[in-house]
Amino acid sequence: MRHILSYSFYEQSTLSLARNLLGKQLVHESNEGHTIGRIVETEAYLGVMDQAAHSFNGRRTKRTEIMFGPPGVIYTYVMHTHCLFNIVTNKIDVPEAVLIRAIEPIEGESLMVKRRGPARRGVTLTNGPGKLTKAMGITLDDYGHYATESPTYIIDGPEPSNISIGKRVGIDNSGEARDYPYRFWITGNKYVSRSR
DNA sequence: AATATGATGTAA
DNA sequence: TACATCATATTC
Repeated sequence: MRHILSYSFYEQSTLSLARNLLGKQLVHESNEGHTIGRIVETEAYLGVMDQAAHSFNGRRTKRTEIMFGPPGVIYTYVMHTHCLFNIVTNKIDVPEAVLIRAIEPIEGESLMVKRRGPARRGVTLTNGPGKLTKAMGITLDDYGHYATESPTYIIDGPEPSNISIGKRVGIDNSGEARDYPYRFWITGNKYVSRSR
């Protein structure tokens, strides 16, 4: 219980890690208090081969260079004014990552409501990649930190009963990659984000 | 220095 | 279905 996943957990292939992250719990500590959310939806981004990935074709910029670094490091970036949370995977020089798309609140739900605003109780509190970062208090400040230590880390959790697999969301401009089945979610979980 | 563009959220 | 809104990346 509350066992922090070790560095070696992140050294597996990106597709299996995306699958194995389901059911694990994301923890964030801040001076406002701590929040915990169960990961219920993820997407894999396979670097060089994947047109939808920021690192497609080896593209390396100040933002994406972190994907080329060691696994287990947090990659946050801003999209349409929302912060999105990823974890670098595989090994050094393989620029792949897993996007966390949805969580189910486990602890600190009142703090999540406070951060999201009073009108956001219920599933809409954390059922999307931009929503969960706001609820958890995750920002660009987390960029480059290891997910194996405070203030933002991932702990073990109960195995999910059933897993579903499908196409990723919001990448219609990514050619062939649009239809790759790289999205994973816990079957039937009500916090899974809607498809676009 | 200027502009184009989203791995989205929300309201209508 | 439309649009708000901003950090990055790319272009000028």
